[in-house]
Amino acid sequence: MSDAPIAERLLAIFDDLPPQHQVAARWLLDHPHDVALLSMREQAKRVGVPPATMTRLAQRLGYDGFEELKEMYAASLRGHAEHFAGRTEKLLQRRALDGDAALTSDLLADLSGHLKLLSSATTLSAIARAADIVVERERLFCIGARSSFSSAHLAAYLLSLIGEQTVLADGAGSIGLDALRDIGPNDALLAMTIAPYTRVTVEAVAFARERGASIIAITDSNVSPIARQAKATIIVPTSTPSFLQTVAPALIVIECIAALVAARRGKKAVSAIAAAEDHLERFGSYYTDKTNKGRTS
Amino acid sequence: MSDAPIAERLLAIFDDLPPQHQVAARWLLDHPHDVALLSMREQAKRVGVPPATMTRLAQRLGYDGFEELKEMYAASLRGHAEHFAGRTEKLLQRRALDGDAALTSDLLADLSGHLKLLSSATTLSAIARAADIVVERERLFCIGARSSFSSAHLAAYLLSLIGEQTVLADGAGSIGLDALRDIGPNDALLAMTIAPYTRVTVEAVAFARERGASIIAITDSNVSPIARQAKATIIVPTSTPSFLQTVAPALIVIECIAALVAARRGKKAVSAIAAAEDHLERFGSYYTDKTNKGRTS
DNA sequence: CGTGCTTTGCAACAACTGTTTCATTTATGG
DNA sequence: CCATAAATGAAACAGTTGTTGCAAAGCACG
Repeated sequence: MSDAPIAERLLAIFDDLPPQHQVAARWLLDHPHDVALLSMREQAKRVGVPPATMTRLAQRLGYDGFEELKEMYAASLRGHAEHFAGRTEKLLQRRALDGDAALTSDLLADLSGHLKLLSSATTLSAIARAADIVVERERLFCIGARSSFSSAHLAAYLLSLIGEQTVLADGAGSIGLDALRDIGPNDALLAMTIAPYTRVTVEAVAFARERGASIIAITDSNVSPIARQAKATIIVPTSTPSFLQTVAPALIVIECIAALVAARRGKKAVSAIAAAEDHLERFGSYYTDKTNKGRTS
Repeated sequence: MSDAPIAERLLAIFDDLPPQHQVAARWLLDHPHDVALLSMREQAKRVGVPPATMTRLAQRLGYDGFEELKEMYAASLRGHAEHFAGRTEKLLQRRALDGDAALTSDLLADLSGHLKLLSSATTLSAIARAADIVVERERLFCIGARSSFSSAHLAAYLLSLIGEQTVLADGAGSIGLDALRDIGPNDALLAMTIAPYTRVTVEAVAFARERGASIIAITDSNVSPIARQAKATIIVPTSTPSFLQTVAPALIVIECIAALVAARRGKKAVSAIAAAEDHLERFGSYYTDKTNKGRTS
């Protein structure tokens, strides 16, 4: 790629660049495909710097202006495109890859299929129903064990970030399900488990149901022990070409629910996030150098 | 490629096109790479037709104007081919859905694009390198905070499941980074953080590096504070149509690494899992009824 | 605490973008 | 051969492009 040298040079001098130029440089590094395809102003807008900064960065790199730099990226894109001219080549290429890359891209292909499943009408509406429940109820308890714990944790984190009252029921310190002690009809329980189903999760669901709480179940089958207990059941695929199962679809469902809840809360969610970030900043949780102020993309 | 359908259609109606339009169409067919990279006027000049002809040809193809056609070619250049392939369909479909389902399927579409990015050659090889490191080193420490914690947790869980020596460095009980106290050259640290970067994670990486440990970084940019510290750096996309970021790609990378490590360990990994499951069964961790014996998918 | 230098954002710039209108030419069918 | 429609090219259009001049702010150094 002919933009590779540019990227390298950019990386080399990156630390010596003034802050705004670093922000711009970061865009070039992170979105090489877009440089030639978007107008400079458009890119400037996306990064959050004035157009002039783009031109200046290009000039600093020794080019006449941003247009010349764009030309370079265009050339590299052309080369790249020719290289990838045919899809068939790519497939052949894959077979030729060593086992590692083959396994990995098989796994990714599988997941891509799973994503399609998630966008089926039944799943979409189940997700929407789950979001409804979260919005309606006062508190949300989240539970998930073993591989499902990561999803449960993310659910608790994201939803509390956008201002929901959430409680993560993990077993830290062996307190087990004590967190659920005062769960009631005004609360909801988001439970996630896939085969082989974890006992505590199943029991937590049963318990929460007795108490009149609304259940949101994320699981792998309609006959999963928690599926029929729930007010909203979301079935996620878990198969992979490896003998390990995947929880990625489940995690994605969590993110979808969070996005929906955020959308419904609207400004309230935005200000909750802002407050959370202020809080974190005050305690110096974030790493800062003059470089990375904003979020790219 | 998303310009393929255009090319096909162009070819089909070519003979019925008026002479000047044929000339223009020939350009599109012969120089698909340039369509998105050159201005329409420039292309018109090269072909020898007035600019208007270009616009008119595009309109004849059903597009609003040449700009829209350019957009299609741009998408195909980016490699997001699939993503834009059924863009119009998707847009129509989306309009028909209520707001909830629309947002959700947008999110899923975005993720689908991210998956493609993950299967790029550079990412694949970075993942393979990461797996190498895990296999080579004696112990693997995992760290990730906030939204990245779920990925770190899953990494620690999966890899210990298949028999790797793993330590999850979370801050439970405020012990902070004590877990890293005795990290050394024979160990590896898998660290994950996305903007805004969490201070402890960045510091943990710096510390581990001083101690001579190998770093595997999963982050969102080449200029992330941990990217250049690492022996293997995997860049994951995090953007979504919502204002929340996604960690799904990162989680998927984790699963890929785990799958690769499992593959390399071979039988050893399988027996490790079997042992772990026996262990769990003995302690009654799993829920059982006559219904659910095996794993559904 | 200034001094000189760099960095930054704004506003104005001319050049160029893609589109459209309209008069003219060319082809087509009765 | 004319009448009608289609195709064409020139010119004008508003909008956007990338660039630059300038003033204000920020910074390091003495």
